[in-house]
Amino acid sequence: MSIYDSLNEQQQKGVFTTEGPVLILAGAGSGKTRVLTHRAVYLIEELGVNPYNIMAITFTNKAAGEMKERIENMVGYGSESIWVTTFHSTCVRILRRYIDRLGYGTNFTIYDADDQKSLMKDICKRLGIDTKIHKERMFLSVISSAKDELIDPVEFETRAAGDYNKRRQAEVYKEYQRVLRQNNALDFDDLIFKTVELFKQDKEVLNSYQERFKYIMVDEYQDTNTAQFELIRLLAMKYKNLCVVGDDDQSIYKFRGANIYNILNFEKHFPEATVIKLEQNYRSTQNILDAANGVIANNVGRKDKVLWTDNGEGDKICFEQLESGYEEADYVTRDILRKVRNGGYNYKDCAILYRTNAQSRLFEERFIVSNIPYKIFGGVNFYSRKEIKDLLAYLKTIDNGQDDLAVKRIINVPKRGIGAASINKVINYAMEQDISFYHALRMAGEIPGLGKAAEKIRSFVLFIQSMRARIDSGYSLSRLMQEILETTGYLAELEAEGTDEAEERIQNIDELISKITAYEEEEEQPTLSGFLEEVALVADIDEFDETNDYVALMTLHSAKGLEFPNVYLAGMEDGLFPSYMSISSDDSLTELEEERRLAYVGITRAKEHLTITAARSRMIRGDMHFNRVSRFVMEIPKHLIGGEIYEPKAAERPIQDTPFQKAKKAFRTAAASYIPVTNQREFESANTQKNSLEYQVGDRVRHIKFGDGEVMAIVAGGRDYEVTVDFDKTGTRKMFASFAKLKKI
DNA sequence: GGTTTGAAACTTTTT
DNA sequence: GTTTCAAACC
Repeated sequence: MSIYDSLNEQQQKGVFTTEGPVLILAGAGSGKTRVLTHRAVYLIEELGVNPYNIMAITFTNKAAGEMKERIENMVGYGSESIWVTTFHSTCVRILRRYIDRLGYGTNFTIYDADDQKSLMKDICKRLGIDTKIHKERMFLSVISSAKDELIDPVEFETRAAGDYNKRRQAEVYKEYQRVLRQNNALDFDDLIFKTVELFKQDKEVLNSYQERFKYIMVDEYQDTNTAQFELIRLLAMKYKNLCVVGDDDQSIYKFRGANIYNILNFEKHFPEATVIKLEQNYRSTQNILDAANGVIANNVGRKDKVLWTDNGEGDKICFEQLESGYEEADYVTRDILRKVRNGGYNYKDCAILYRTNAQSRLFEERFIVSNIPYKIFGGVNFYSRKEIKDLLAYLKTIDNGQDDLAVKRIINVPKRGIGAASINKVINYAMEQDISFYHALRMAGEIPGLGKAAEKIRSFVLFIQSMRARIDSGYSLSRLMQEILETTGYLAELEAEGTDEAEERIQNIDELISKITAYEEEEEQPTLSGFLEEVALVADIDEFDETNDYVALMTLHSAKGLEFPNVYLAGMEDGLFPSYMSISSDDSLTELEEERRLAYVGITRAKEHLTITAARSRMIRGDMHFNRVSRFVMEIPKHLIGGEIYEPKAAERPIQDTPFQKAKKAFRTAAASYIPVTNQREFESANTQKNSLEYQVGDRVRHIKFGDGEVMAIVAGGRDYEVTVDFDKTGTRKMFASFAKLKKI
């Protein structure tokens, strides 16, 4: 009995076909990670391949970490030298070693989206481009797609030919790259682009990596873009032992440059390729799979696959159309409470998936009131918070004064009395002398017209220099951070503020310090650059953690690769999902197919139970929208659905109502009670206080989350009371007595 | 140089 | 409904 006996025939074929190119088409939940890990183990244990010669590439750190752990558990000794990482960290590792051959310093910094935006703003200003008409974002996305397609500024200019708009974009692109190089910085796309450039330019480097990575595996292959494909192609060219695993039906990153033809045409690129299909699903029930199959079958030009399972039919899929987004959130909240109380589920078994991050708010509000533990993924990344970025900018400046952006960010944070006027003088001086911003700061004494600001700049420079000296004399990173917080007065300023917001910022800073400490503990040779690098490449979903008991809220995009026993697909409305952008696009056929794949990803996240919800009306950016049920719901075979679809003549209804209908409906919605009692028995079980309240208007009460406050109003509605409380800290809130569990004090 | 206020934009998805 | 940005004011 070997470990490979537990695999099915197709999976075994994927594991044992080690030589030559292999394409594994792996449907959702078909055990592709198992195949990849077993394949690595097979190579090491049965074929005697040195782990050092194996590379596995994934898209997220989380996926990489999991794979690495699973391999380590099976192989034990020696597996740590196997290279399991993301595309981006692979490239950083290579570039840190060799990028000097392209004229960059090996201590380059990595710019995130924020950095890119402020850089672009500078450039537009300098080139006299009105950002009211031509958005920075537009230029950035043009440049990003160019890099994904491996088009450099020169080539871009050639292709622009006589097109005035494109010529301007070419000019911006060129300038953007110039400044990046001057700052010794790379953006995310550069990481891939420059590695490919390095490989093409330097055969010696390419050859050394080809020799090293004799066996290459790529996960989520359907999401690779042209540049990533080229990177892999170059590496695999010599030994051709390339195994890619993916599912064309789960390709959802076209907007980010993913090229679906990388997977659809794999056999054209590698004619000798072995193709293996994994269609047996180990995750979901047959009903869920049939629903997913029914939806995805509407796409054309896909590799034909039909998922099946041994797991049995399972529950029907629930569908509920609610009056509003509020009711939708309420419905889901109650359903979760019910399933946790008597359905044998934990909070962590439940996930709410939605199309846009903005949808999380309503659920969050409901969860706070109902005391349901939850965690929202996506949205504002931890490392994008202001205080964190400020402190990282200090670290970057200490690490590498070449990064003008970081220096400019903190030169007057906290306030040192160095204002915009003085900073502009320094910027001009730096440009004239062709030196970095920080270099110019060091020469502040020689810059004309600075006046008393020069002295302030001097003490800032002295501070940075002294911090550098500390690093050189062996200070730990966490101690350095503490020192920065104290000496600059950053922490003191926040403490003095005393607001809730400041309190939250301080907590985030504490969290940053513990992340620094954790880094120092796990790394053998912790360095400042090393920490900054690790931080630059983390995604929010990497923080996903199965051990805590909370409901997970995330976008459909973030949910890829995850699974939950009980899944809610919320906001299934035409115009929201599929998004209005995709419906009205010039290329709506293609874009709708991508949205449909997203729906397929969402449905297949569910293991046991799937609930689909939609709202008749929804506030979007302050406007009321009336959407019909998502076309994707209509594509699910009717007999699989337990709820009722309330949309008899969907095809006849306009997506947007006329102003008159709109007004009428808005009135009707407003007139309806805020949260109707849909299921009386269930409601009563949630209602712990029945008809009597221990407090009345004017009483002081205590809420478990919001603290103390005064009761302003109590309104009876149905069996419950709607209580308005003016909290000392958070202001006035309305809540239902049965959920809020207010205590009189 | 710093603070306050009001308008305007934003929302599709992110390594 | 929220956040960001600029202009006006102190």
